[in-house]
Amino acid sequence: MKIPPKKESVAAWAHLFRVYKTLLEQSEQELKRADLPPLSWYDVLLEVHDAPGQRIRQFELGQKVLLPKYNLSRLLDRLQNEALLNREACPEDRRGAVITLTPGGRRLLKRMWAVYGGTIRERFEARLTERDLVSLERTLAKLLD
Amino acid sequence: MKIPPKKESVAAWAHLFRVYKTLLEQSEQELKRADLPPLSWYDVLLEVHDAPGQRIRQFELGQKVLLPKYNLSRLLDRLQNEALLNREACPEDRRGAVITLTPGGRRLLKRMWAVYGGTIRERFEARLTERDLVSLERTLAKLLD
DNA sequence: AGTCGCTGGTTGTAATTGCAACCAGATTGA
DNA sequence: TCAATCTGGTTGCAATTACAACCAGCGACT
Repeated sequence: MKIPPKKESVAAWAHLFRVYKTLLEQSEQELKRADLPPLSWYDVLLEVHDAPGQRIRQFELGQKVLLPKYNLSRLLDRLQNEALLNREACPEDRRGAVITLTPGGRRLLKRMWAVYGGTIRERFEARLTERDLVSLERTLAKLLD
Repeated sequence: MKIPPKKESVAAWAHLFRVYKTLLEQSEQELKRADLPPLSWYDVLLEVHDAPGQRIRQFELGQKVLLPKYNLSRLLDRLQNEALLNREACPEDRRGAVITLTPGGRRLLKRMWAVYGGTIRERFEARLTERDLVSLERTLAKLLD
């Protein structure tokens, strides 16, 4: 390599990965303990819920949740099988699909938030000061463009 | 939920996940473009390399790389198949395995770092100031205990 | 209209991950 | 010493993810 990264960069990077993994694992674990589905289900339910009119094109959803399309396609299959969402044909683009929530989907979203939100509070918020939160946010934002 | 987390916590948490995912994906992608194996291979090679005497018990390795044992077991199978590392019997504990690198493993480690280090520099270090790095590090450390 | 390239979405199949059960060796403790 | 329990590691099998190929509809250009 021409120019290797500085020691502190590598350390921060490694910490970032480590924090992510442990936080994710704790979240998944607490969801499972409550007999709830994995976090990815929550992500898509939430994204649909927050979309204007609670409707969203599948490819937009894919961008939001950062999942490749082939992956999202099957994830939606599973959610649909559990009657948590619908796929409607899109009138403007006959290739496309529009995703909407079912009442069951909305209910599950709430139930998952009860657990997931708790994890965020205890494992994340509780360990940081206001200042930490703000500066963390600002720094992370820089990394997203 | 009794007490929901604050808005800023949720936002920071979401950003953390997002940053992780994009960073990881970019890293994997650049490795693949260079015809190199996935990041997880690098992680274990590095951890073995950095261990005292370049030898490490399998279960310790598992803790370092944050992988469940059944997962690590098969990952090591793959690396061993490529002659990147050895599993020796552990003299002190006859159940245990000790992992060491082969010359090929050390070579691959280097080749992967050439690519991976570059990604860290360009996608991470380059976007942050010294100050950012330090405060990020400090904040993330709080989240790990 | 007719062709060409691009985009949204699905699917077959292989690779990886997750779970639970298992085995063998260590440790504890009566 | 012997059982009971725990720990390090592997394995069978199911679920998920990755890759590549595909299909149909859109847009642009002729």
